[in-house]
Amino acid sequence: MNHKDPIAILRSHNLRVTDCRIAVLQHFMKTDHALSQGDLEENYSEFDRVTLYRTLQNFLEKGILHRIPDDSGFASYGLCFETCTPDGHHHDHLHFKCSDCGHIQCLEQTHVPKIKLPKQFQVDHIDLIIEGTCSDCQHA
Amino acid sequence: MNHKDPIAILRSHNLRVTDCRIAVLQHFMKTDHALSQGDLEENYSEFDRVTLYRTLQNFLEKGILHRIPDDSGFASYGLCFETCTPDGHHHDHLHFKCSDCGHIQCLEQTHVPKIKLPKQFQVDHIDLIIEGTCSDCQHA
DNA sequence: ACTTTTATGCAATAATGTTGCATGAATAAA
DNA sequence: TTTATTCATGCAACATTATTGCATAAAAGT
Ligand SMILES: [Mn+2]
Ligand SMILES: [Mn+2]
Ligand SMILES: [Zn+2]
Ligand SMILES: [Zn+2]
Repeated sequence: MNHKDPIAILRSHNLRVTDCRIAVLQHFMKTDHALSQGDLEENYSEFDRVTLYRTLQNFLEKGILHRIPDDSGFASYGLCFETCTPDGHHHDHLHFKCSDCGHIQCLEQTHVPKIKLPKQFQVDHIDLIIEGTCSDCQHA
Repeated sequence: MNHKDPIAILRSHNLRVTDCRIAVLQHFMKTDHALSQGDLEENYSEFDRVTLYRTLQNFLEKGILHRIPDDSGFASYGLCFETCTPDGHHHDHLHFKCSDCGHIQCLEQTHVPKIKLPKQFQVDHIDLIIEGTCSDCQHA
């Protein structure tokens, strides 16, 4: 997804092309960490809070964004990869959260281990969050 | 922690013994899945919601409970194990979330794999959430 | 250009999280 | 056992975030 044009992405996900959607999508594409609704509100005061909210909801439904689990109570979002469709999200990828700056990033490349669970559990997918210090924060 | 008496647990964590704290702690001990503030409010209308809120905060600080990451935006809590102290939480354990009933449970016994990350990342701890269907929900 | 469908902004409401403060309860001291 | 001190509680108030309805504006289809 990251290599494509925002307009093409919106079209291919059956979403109308609007200023707000283009802006939000571009912002995600040029940012290397997960974004929250608050982040968007700060950067795009020209759009209503509710519009940004609904943009995030739409992107979730269409499989453009995924929600990233977090224990802060603050929802944040990252771009989905090609495997996601409106029918559902299909991720098994890592997230790294820096406990210093709070930034969360998706790590696509790293191998996600298989987990053996007692057989009464039916496993669908795995979310793995690694907490630590990012390179930017290590010498600060 | 699970085998002990609530009053003893409170005392050993330097918390005064009060009705609310006993009730909340007992509720966690007899429940096999994570609880949210809302769960407590439903079950204990005799206590103010602020008191329940502060009880959760106190338990977090003292290392009796830990917050469980989730992408629902709903904070939930589980009992900590012996490794947690007021100085910090020390978990590397799995959580299982049933996408049907929504219940989250801590899995203490299962092995958490080591993850290899690019060296610019400094790893502190790992949170692993497995989503799927629990045994209760598999034949319903 | 016209029609249909959908997105937007604004207002309003709901839900949740958080703090201050007076009172009451729990522990420590006497 | 009484008294003093420390802390928990309830209530009110406020802050923040999430969510919905509806009239208008904009996008896509014809
Ligand atoms: Mn991700
Ligand atoms: Mn847990
Ligand atoms: Zn950082
Ligand atoms: Zn279930």
